[in-house]
Formats: sequence, structure tokens, C-alpha cells
Amino acid sequence: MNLKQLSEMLGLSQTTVSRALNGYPEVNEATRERVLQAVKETGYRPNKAAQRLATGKAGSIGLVMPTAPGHQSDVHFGEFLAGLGEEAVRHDFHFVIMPADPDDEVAALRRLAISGNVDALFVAYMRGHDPRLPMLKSLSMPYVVHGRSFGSEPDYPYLDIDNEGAFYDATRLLLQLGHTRFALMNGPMHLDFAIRRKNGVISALAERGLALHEDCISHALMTDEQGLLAMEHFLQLPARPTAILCASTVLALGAIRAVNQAGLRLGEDISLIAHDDVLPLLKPENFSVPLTTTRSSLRAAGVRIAQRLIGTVKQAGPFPEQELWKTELIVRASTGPAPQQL
Amino acid sequence: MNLKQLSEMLGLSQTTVSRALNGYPEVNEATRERVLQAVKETGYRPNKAAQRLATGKAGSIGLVMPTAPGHQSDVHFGEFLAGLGEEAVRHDFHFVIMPADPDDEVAALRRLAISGNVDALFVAYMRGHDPRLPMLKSLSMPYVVHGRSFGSEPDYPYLDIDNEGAFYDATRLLLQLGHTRFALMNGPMHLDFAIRRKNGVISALAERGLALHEDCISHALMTDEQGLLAMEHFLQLPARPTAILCASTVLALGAIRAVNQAGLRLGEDISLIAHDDVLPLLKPENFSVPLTTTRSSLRAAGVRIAQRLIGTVKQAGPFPEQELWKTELIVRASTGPAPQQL
DNA sequence: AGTGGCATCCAAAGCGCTTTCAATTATGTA
DNA sequence: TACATAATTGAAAGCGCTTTGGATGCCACT
Repeated sequence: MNLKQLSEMLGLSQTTVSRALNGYPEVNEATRERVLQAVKETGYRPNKAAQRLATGKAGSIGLVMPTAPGHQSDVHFGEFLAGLGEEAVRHDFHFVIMPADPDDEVAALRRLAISGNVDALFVAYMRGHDPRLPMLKSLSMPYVVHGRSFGSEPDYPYLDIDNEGAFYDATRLLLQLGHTRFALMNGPMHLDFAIRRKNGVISALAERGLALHEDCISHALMTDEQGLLAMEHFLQLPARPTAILCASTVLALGAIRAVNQAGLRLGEDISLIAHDDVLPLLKPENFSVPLTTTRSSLRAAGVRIAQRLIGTVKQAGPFPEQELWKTELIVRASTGPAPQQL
Repeated sequence: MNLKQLSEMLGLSQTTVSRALNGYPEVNEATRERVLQAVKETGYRPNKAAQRLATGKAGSIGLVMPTAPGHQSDVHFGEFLAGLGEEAVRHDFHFVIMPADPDDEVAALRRLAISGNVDALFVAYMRGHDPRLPMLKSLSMPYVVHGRSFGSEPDYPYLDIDNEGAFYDATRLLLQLGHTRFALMNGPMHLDFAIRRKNGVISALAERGLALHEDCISHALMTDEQGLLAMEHFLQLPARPTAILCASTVLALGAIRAVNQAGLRLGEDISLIAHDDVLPLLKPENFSVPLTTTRSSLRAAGVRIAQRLIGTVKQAGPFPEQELWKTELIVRASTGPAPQQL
């Protein structure tokens, strides 16, 4: 069933039927009713590809999903997608997801953009000096970046959380509790948020004349295994750190296993603060020792970015170009006063 | 840059350029080279919407993502998507994801199918007597179902794991270890896999003349919190079960917390077997007491389903219509002999 | 020279929709 | 009653691609 058949059935022109369906005012209400009724009966749905071709819009947001045989799927990705979806479903938008090898992301994004399949782009996993940024700017297609790109002029539309502030605050809390030996369990070094979180820690420490030793920084994929390994490494250092900052509750999961295996007590021998993306799977309050966290909902960020993206496509703007969300610092039992020096 | 411009630039007709690009034989090799060269220089990419309209194919797989404000994002979904993507990227296929309220899935799937921007459909979260099945059958569009639908004639293309067999085997192992008091921590009651797993447990028990008491079955969303609650309930039963079968490692996470909080020892006071979808986040071998599991990789299933779907679209068939994968039973430390009766 | 076959290429139709421009009819006003 | 105006509808062009159904020229053969 297509427009032509439907209009013939109704004895109307395609023009009128199309207008009736798209809410144009210049069509008789009685006629519109008749059309709507026929749509219900026949189950007619406009062909999206044709709509897209005719209008240049198709109600879709494009994103690239990094994937490869060895590549670990990322819980954060799913959670973010849920947020995007929550908003998209309200506007009858859908997603076009292009899987791509992580090494091929720039090209994949470009292909997606000029495929004519999407109205707007969403971009995540930002890096320092991210090469996708200049490409996106040259594209004349709306986009919103989740995160920022350290070292690039901040003149692009983004939504980010204040990573530096979050880790600055967390570090200060630990300093106030008397800790002096710190370690940072970070995400992959090239990612923007990792850079900023590290800066936050360093600048808070610097205010007390402290520095973060290279041995006390780990950069790794955010999996519990990496958390375990990193923590094992920290624990065997001669001057064992007592305060750990951790980029994710996933890493914390492994880190805490290492702490337990070493026979140490979390919140007493070792204090730990993790960043919490509010993953439904990993609630910091449910850890055996509830976790002190810096918190910001990934899902909420997804909702908001979808709002901006869809709003821009529908010209429902204007939206702020840049948003920086503060995180919350939530104190639970995994932080405590620094243990007495031996 | 579109076909017309490109062909004018080359002094060729659109026909010839199109043929050159799509590998038709009736074009001079020299000409084809020239076209390919021009494509490289200009960065021309065909408009997918137009291709779709002209050919009826667009290299895309459609799927519905259940989502709603309160709806928890599902780790399994992300993992599965990663599998699909891994295969899709090899064939330059992409996904069209339609977010939909869980109550609206049938209609959403239908809209997606007749929207004309997908070539094939993938369907998951199957239920007993699933209403999507008759709809899909009426659609004349290729699809593959992940899972099955209990109570429906199995005459549709699916890939499923042998849920009944997995839980039958797991239960038998526990029986052999001398356990007699069983509990089942299952997924939502209406889901197909939950029905089959329960059947597996029941039939293994029946062989020994045992039954599964209603109090010893829980049906819940597969989150760690629900696991905690269910286990707390089991532990306070007068005849406390000593053998727990658990539908997911996520549930197990919470269940084990409850065991620990009750001061019981996993693998001694309580034996537990969980089904493991091989989520990168939750490795059963990394639990403080490594988990005995029935294992089947969700991601591998994604890869396989993508193969079948894409193969069908590209007419690279034939593929088996029905596949039932056996699971592995992997024994670790969370299972042990039944404790002595008091 | 005439014919068929082959290798190349092109014009134009068509995919299903939107939208411009124009036509027709109804409504109101002088 | 005549005419401007508004309300409704339609014909046809166009979005960018593929594909059908020829063209055209060149060659080998008879």
C-alpha cells in the first residue's frame, strides 16, 4: 500500500492525502478525517526512504558504534543509548547505528553523515585533539558531542560533565580526611575525560604541595579485571597509597576484590572514591562497603542530548551550544580518615 | 556531490557511472578506473535513501529497543548488539533501531518493517505465545528470532540456546552432589527462556521424585537488587534451600551478597549455579567464590544471527531455519556437596 | 558489401514521497 | 449582482538513484 493506491482508493490526489497526513492547514477537516480513517483501515505507513529523499529529513539520529572481534562491549554505551531512546521514542525518531572498527571511526562517521540516512549525529568517546571535530565542522549537519576534546577550541556543541571539578572535589575530601598518599585508577589515557580527571586530582594535590607519582597512576580499559590488576600493583608499592580515585564503578569492582584479597579493609586501610555513571547494574550503595562516589547519570545525559539533537532537527531551538554538568559528591562508607602512619 | 554532478564531471551518463560503481560487467575497465578515481577525489557517496528507494534494499537490519523512563537498560542488549555489529561491519550493513515502549512492541515492529528502511528484522525478548510471531509471518520480510516462543508452532527462523537442557543438566549436577532442597531464581515469568529453564529444573527433579515448591521460585527482572531480594526470601524459608539455580550472573551478584550478609559460605552452605551469557563485565571466574555456570555467549549468538540475516538479504543462503545451541556446564567453586542435615 | 555479434554507452522511466504553482469552488462584501 | 478573497484540491516536477530498452560503433565472417 502506497500513497498512490491510497489516494486512488479515496478518490483524492496524492497531494491532498499527503497534506492531510502531515497536518497542513489547507485541507478540509472532513477530508482529513476520511484520510485518517483510511490509514487506520489499511495500515498504510509512508515509506521513510521516499520521505527522506523528498524532504531531506527522515527522523533519525546517526551514531557510530565501535566494534571489532576483540573489542569489549561497553556497558556505558548501552546505558547511554537507553537515554537517547527514551527521548527519541517521544518524537518518533529512530537511530541509525553504524558499526565500525575503532580505527576507522572518522571515516565511518563521515560515511554515515553523507549517506543521507541521518538528520543529525551523535558522537562520543572523545579524545584529546579529536580528529572527528574538524570533520564534523565541515559537514553542515547538526551534531552534539558527548564530552569534550582537550586541546581543541571549544567552539562545538557539546554536553559534558565537569570531570576536572568532580575529581578535584573528591581529592579534596580525601585530603581533608588526612590522606597524603594518592593513586588514580583512570580510563584509557587518550580519552578526554581521563585527561581532565587526572588534572583535577593533580591540581587539588598541588594546593597542598603534593604530587601524584607516575607509579600511582594507571590508565586502562574500564573493566573489573583491569581494576583488579591496577589495585594489585598499587598495593605492592613501597609507600602504599591509602586514597584511591577511580574512574568508574566497574574498575572499583575489581579494585575492591584486590583490597579484600590483600586482607585490607575498605574505608579504613584504604579509602576509595569512584565515579558513578549510575549504571543500573552496579549501584555503589549495594557494594558490601557502600562506595563514596562522584555521580552523574549517563542516561540523563543521553536524554538531554537527544532533546538537543531532535530539537535542532525540528528547528525547535534554540538550545545552548555548550553544557557542563556538575557532578554530585556522595559520601558513603568507602572513605574514612587516613590510617595512622606506621 | 551527487551522481548527476559526478557523471557530468566525467562526461559520462549517470547510467554508466552507476554501473561502474556497482561492478556491472558491461563497462570498459578504463572507464571504471576513471570513475573510481573521481570518486576518490570528490569523496562521493551514493545517497542511501535514494538507493533504497530505487532498489528496495539499503543494507540495514531493523530492531526494536524496548525503552521507557522507568525501564532499566539491559546489559544483555548491549552485548548482543556488539555481536550483531561485529558481523554487520564486515558487510557494510547498519542498524536501524527503533526505540519503543515495551507495551508497544508489536506495533513498533510493524511500523519499522513497513517504513521501508530496513531489509530484515531481528527480534528478541521472546515470550510465550509471542504476538509478534504471527505479525512477522504476515510480513514477507526476512527475520530471525533470538530465542523461541513457547506455545507457538516452531515454524519460524530462530536461534536459541537449549535453556531447558542447560538447567536440566545443572540441576542433575546438584542432585548428584546430594542436594534435595532447590530454589530457582528466574527471569520474568512471561519470557520464553524463563519458562524453559523452569521446565528443565522441574523435569530433573521429577526424575528423583522431587518437586519445586512455589515458595522456591522467584520471577524477577535480572538485576542484582532483585537477586538480593529473592535470595533473602529463600534464606528465611523454614526448609532453607541449599541449591540455587540462577538465571543470570547479574542476579547471582545480588544473591551472593545476600548469602554473605547471612554469614553463609557459598559452595559449602549454599551451592549456586548461574547461567552465564559471557558478559565482559561479569566474569564468573572473577567472583570471590568462582561461579559454576551454564555458559553460552550472547555475543556469538549476535554474530551468527547477523550472518543469517545479512546472508538472506544478500541471497547468499541457504541458512538453517532453526538452530539450537547447547550450553556448556562449567564447574567452579560455588557448587559443593550438600551440607549434612541438621 | 552485407550481416550478426560484441563491447560500450546513454536516455528515460520509475521508486514513493513532498511541494510549488495553479485551478476550482465556496464565502463574503460592496 | 459582481467581484475580491478564502478555502480546498490537483497536476506535475523533483529528490538521487537503478535499470530497462535501446543506440552506436567496431569487428569478424560470409
